[in-house]
Amino acid sequence: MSIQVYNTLSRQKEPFQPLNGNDVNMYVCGPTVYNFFHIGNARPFVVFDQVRRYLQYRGYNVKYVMNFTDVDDKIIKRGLEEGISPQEVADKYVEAFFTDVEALHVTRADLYPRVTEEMSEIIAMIAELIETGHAYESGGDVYFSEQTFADYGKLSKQTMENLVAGARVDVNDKKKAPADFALWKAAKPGEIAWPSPWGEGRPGWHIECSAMIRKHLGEQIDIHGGGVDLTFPHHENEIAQSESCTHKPLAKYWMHNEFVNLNNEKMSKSTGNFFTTRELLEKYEGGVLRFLLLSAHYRNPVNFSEELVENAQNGLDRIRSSYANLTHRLETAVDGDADKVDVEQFRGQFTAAMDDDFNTADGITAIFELVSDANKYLRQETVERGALQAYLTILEELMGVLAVPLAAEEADLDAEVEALIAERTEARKSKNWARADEIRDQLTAMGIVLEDTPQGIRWRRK
RNA sequence: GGUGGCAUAGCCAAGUGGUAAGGCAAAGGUCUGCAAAACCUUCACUCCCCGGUUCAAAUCCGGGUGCCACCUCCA
Repeated sequence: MSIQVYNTLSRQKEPFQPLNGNDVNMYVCGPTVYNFFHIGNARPFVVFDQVRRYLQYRGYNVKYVMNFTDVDDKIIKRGLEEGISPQEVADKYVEAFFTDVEALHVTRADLYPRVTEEMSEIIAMIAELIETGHAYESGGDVYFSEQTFADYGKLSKQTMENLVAGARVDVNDKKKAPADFALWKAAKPGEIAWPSPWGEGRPGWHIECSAMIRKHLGEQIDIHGGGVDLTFPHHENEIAQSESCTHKPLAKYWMHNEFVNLNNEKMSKSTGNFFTTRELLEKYEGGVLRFLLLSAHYRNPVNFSEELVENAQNGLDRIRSSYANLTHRLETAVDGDADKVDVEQFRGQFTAAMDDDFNTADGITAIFELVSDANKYLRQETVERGALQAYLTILEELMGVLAVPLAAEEADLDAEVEALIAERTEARKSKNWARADEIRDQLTAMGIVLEDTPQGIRWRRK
């Protein structure tokens, strides 16, 4: 059974079959770098990182490209507010992006092309669209003529009549038809601009992705990802631009993640209804946030709350605690083989879940069941090294696929803590329970949790 | 108005025809000097409502209701 992928284009799950053997080309719409991103913005970064990782785990060679939109109205505005250039704004938030995304254990894409570095390709593509009659110049702007692309609406299932009936299409007398969209925008006085055959200006929002994909991944790619809100108009327009040039389907599989909501409404910077990833990272570990995002299927909304994070934290602690217990028991385990435990079933369960449109929620269930099994094994007085090792290996493997660390980041025990633990051990030997409890309380206050096990004392940070 | 999505226990969340996974929380028990961790037990005769199809439906069909999103920048 192959991997099944839900394709927005067909609105159903399809068997995953890359265009070229084992090679997978993947493009995901990246951020406009004018601000710190919020936890909702983070979802596609994590989700598609996960898709990439899983495909790699299943043996595919994945080339992953994500763009940075580093010039647009919001960046220009931000630059004016802060008294710095648009490029400085972009550089600042690109750096912030990498910092935050790394904390969520997202590995870098193979390439992060930026609009300002792809200008000649963008201009060439616009010129091509004009030559082939799909676009026209109008007062320094260039527009794509929607009616020249017969398949327009195939991704979002929108018809032009419906869009016009919605009466929310941009009114602009430079356009010939309401649904036409900008490929190139003439510069306003003093604005950052690039020279072009149509005068000074900058690209429209949609063309960058078409041009970048073509340049870095080719005329056809396997997976194109992004948030649901990009389905229309952004991805629809990308299709129109690219396919008008190449006459080939731009992407085989279109994948869209649902939102992270707050108070049941979409996180939105304009209404203040959001938490930045950065501020959450001050309170919570990145691994916990990642685990939380992976706890739901990517096509279902997540309603963010503190309670949800605690829930994720507690669940993850269960897995980590089991891992720590397995490791701890290694020291006193006897020699023995791994055949006593059947660990394969969990790999199978995990893989089956993930094969089904990257169902991380069910994948996590497989891990919980593995943990449960391991904990039962751990109940025995005598455990065998091989069995422990088998559990540890599979746990590391599966959590490794999800890229959620099995240990919280911990500093080394300092001398003071070590001395206290030693003193408590002595107190316990002499049955001085009062002193022992006193020390434990003291350590608890320092954020250290002690566990007395038959195999010795274990500690961890709360 | 058009287009999509969602509605499963206190919370989170799978399951899309075969008689409700898993996690968190809670309660009781075992273990422990006491704890912690772990284990055992309990925790949805029922899946928004009303019809229908079927031997069989949370799952399919029809009709409602509620919530969310997109159609404007947006992950």
